[in-house]
Amino acid sequence: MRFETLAEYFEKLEGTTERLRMYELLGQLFARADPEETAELAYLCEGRLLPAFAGVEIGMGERLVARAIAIAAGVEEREVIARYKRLGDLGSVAEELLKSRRQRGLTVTQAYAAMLEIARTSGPGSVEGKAQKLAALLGRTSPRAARYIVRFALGRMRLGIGAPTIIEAIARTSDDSKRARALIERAYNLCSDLGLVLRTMREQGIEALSRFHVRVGNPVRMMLAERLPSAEEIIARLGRCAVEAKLDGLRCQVHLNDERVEIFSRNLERMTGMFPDIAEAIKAQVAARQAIIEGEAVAINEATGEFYPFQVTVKRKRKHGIEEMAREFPLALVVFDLLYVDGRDYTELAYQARREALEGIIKKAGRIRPVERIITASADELQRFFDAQVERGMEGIIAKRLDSPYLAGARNFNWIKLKRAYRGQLEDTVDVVIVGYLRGRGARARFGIGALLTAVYDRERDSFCTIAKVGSGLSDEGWTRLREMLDRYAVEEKPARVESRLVPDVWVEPRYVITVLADEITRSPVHTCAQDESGTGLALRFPRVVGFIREDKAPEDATTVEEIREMYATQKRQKLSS
DNA sequence: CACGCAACTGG
DNA sequence: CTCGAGT
DNA sequence: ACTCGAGACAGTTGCGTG
Repeated sequence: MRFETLAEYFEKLEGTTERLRMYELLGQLFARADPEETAELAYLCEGRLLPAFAGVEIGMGERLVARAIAIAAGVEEREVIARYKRLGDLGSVAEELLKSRRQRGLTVTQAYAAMLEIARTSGPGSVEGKAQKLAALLGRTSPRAARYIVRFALGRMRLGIGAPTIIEAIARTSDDSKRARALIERAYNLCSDLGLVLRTMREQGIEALSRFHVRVGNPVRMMLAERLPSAEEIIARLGRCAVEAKLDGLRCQVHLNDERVEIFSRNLERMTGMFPDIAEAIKAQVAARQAIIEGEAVAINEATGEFYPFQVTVKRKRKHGIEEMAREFPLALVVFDLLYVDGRDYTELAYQARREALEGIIKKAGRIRPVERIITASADELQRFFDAQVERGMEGIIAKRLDSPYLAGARNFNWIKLKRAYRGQLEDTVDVVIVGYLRGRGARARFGIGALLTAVYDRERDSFCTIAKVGSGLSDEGWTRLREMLDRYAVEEKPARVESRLVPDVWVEPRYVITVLADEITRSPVHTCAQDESGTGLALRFPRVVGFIREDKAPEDATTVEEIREMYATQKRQKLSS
């Protein structure tokens, strides 16, 4: 298939929001492709080169892609950036700048190979090499194809389709689409490789998919939890259920195969090399030849038995200096699920059975330990368990339906989380002053505003220090209205009373106050709120707007740096009181 | 070695 | 995380 | 009510560059 044909389909897909139409288009697309192209096509539609666990990435961001477009179009990089700020999509910028091009001979396979080649470019000079190669590729395509190649390089196809949509589309081309969907979905959830599934189906027929099984070494798509705001609602939904502590660490799926161990992240990236201590503990403590176990890796203070906060744990996600880190911050793996043991698929068993089997194969005393849990039908008891966990510094709890199997790839109410932040929402709302805004990308660029740079008031210096960028919580209408209001106070230069290391696309005179909800306050290298000599300030974690502009508040009525300091201190105390 | 950028995590 | 669109 | 996709955030490490 020519790449141009694929680009035409992408354009049609982009042009509709109707799911049913998308299924039609995708069905046609795959039907027209050569069987050998199926896997490539699937990955391209997903906006990636290979499944996550293959570890192959293009390795280009906005800046580098902008450079490639500049080279291909023979214009200054500044010109590309300026157009990007207006359009919010580098793909459209490339299309615009390459308008006169007529080339269209490239095939899908050639384009795919070229992008794989870019991904494999590494070592000295590779940055320039990637830009040159992408520029060369853009030179061989039509303007329309360039749009999608650019978006692909950035990993944002913006077509409104993902794996589930592709699966549904392919299933619909089958006579028994319900059954086809179940088979495809199951195969995908077990192997996490959409290209492999669709190619197998195309080459060997749909029945071949029933031969897919959980295989040690192949990551299984993880089951995720939904969220509810209270213990009552959880009990109303689940009745008698298991309630597990939720730790603030990194979710791991561990595969043991004799003496070999593989560890995968939540998004199925291979993380084996980062956690040698967990790999060793697995070998020592798991009484099975083969097993797939899930748990949360958390850095632990061995002297006190306390868990460290997320920011300490995440330091273990590294390539170098792992041994030293492992000595300083050893990890515990708090396990909560069992998917496979010695030739037997456990995913179809109920929660209770899996949990018992899990406890059965973990030898006591070591870094691998089953998560703490209770079983209850009482909202009160659930609440008390939650409070106790939060008291101990845990993130909250996760309630699980007792008879639920492990539904790979699903996010539903069989697992429900109740999180710390929901306990004291009001405790952590902050009134911030808007000091600037960013233009936003993609759909947000339509409004010309995608995020706010916000600050709190420093009484001592009578200035505004940045504390967060906020890009969540407003409706489309809210963004539009806000932009109109802010543009009346837009200024060319950073206002004198604003202290900021970040530079927004548009500076705004400090005037409007807006209420923001956040999960917690963290130390920040970029924000100037409560900044010390070393340049470390304070920032809001997971900020989102609640409500709209506080007309009743002047900028000096915003939350003060002093108040933020206090909130940070309180938070610290709460964490320590375990 | 400092810096900018990219890719990943978390929610 | 939040929002919006479709079913 | 549910599913899906897009677009935001802060913070971390690692790479390539100059």
